[in-house]
Amino acid sequence: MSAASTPEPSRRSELLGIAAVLFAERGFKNTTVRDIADAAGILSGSLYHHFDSKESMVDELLDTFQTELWARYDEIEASDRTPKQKLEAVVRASFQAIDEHHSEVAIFQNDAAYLAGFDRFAYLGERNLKFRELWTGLLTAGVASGELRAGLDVELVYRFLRDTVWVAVRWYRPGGALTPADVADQYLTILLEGISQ
Amino acid sequence: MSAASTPEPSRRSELLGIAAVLFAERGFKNTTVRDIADAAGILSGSLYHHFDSKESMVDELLDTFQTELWARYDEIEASDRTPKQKLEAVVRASFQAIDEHHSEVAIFQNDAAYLAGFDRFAYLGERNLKFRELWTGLLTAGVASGELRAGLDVELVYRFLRDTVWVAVRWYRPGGALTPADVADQYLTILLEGISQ
DNA sequence: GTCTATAACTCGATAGAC
DNA sequence: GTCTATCGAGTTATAGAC
Repeated sequence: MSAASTPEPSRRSELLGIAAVLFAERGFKNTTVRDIADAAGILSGSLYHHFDSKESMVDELLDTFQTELWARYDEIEASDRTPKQKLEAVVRASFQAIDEHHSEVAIFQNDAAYLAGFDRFAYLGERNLKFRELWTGLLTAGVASGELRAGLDVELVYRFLRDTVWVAVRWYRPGGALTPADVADQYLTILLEGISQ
Repeated sequence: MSAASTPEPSRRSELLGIAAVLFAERGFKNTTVRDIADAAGILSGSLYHHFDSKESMVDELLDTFQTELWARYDEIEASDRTPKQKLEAVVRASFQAIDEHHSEVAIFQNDAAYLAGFDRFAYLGERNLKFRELWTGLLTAGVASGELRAGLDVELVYRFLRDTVWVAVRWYRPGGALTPADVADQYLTILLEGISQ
């Protein structure tokens, strides 16, 4: 049912998945190539048949994830929705990403600041900037359209939004009682309506 | 004006402060004892005249900070306020802590999960549990008293609250344009009233 | 209180056999 | 595709001189 076309799909991506889980659990720096090899049942030297370096593993993980995520964001931004509806859609897409790419989001959340210091991961900084423009643009448009409260400190709300969405990766567990749609619903209710009676 | 009583107060706490900044900026694992010594203008071996190990440095930083923070929390909890007022006070005290102990909060936010795996840092897990009880207790009481919206998923709101407050350490800069009281005001408005028009 | 010198160890990565 | 064997760099920590 699978394969038949691509040359070496299985083993490589399998190893990458193992590395992703370990990076997410312990952090990039706290995970050794020997840890990864042990978890895969091979020796550390054998990893270098598949990958150039430990850095290139995390690079591939983050780059693939971010490209896919931004395909969704771009689609939402270009869609025929009001600013507030777009905001809701972006929040939902983000929680969906936490569900589908849990390890990658965790790595991004925990290690991106450290990795962004290297030339190789400069794209992380660029994506962050694009992300900021997307959210602040939607918030500003929402205030202008009258959907969101006037006088909002857009910059501050953006930071709360961004952090609250992504930090959920620390407690959310895929396959648990809550679906990403559940979490997004609850979160949007709090954000939009508040918790006061 | 200082000293006169304690035996060796100055140099030791100075070194600890330097270590705190580096741990906060780069992470515990990414900071070497040589980095700390360099920043202090001495050689790495000399650090061991003041501290047993690198671990004992971060231990002292986190323990001192948490003890002080919980003194404030306990005071608020025991005070004569309504649940909602206590919730607001705890949020304000937390942003105050981000302002006054920025490095310690950043270390706690970034490295606590990793450190908690060692016996030595078991108290981190205990504090987390106590923290959860404090917040969920206040939320439950607030719903019961009618100050907070009925039907709140207390467990979920707790997680959002906890994470959103502490993750602010990633962008908040002490001495900047926003005081911790400003941030707390804005945050509580969003949390309690929402951003919808 | 700091420096010199170094032990003991772990890490990422490589070369070549199988 | 994996293993054997190992290099070289970097890490925490120590012992003793100054």
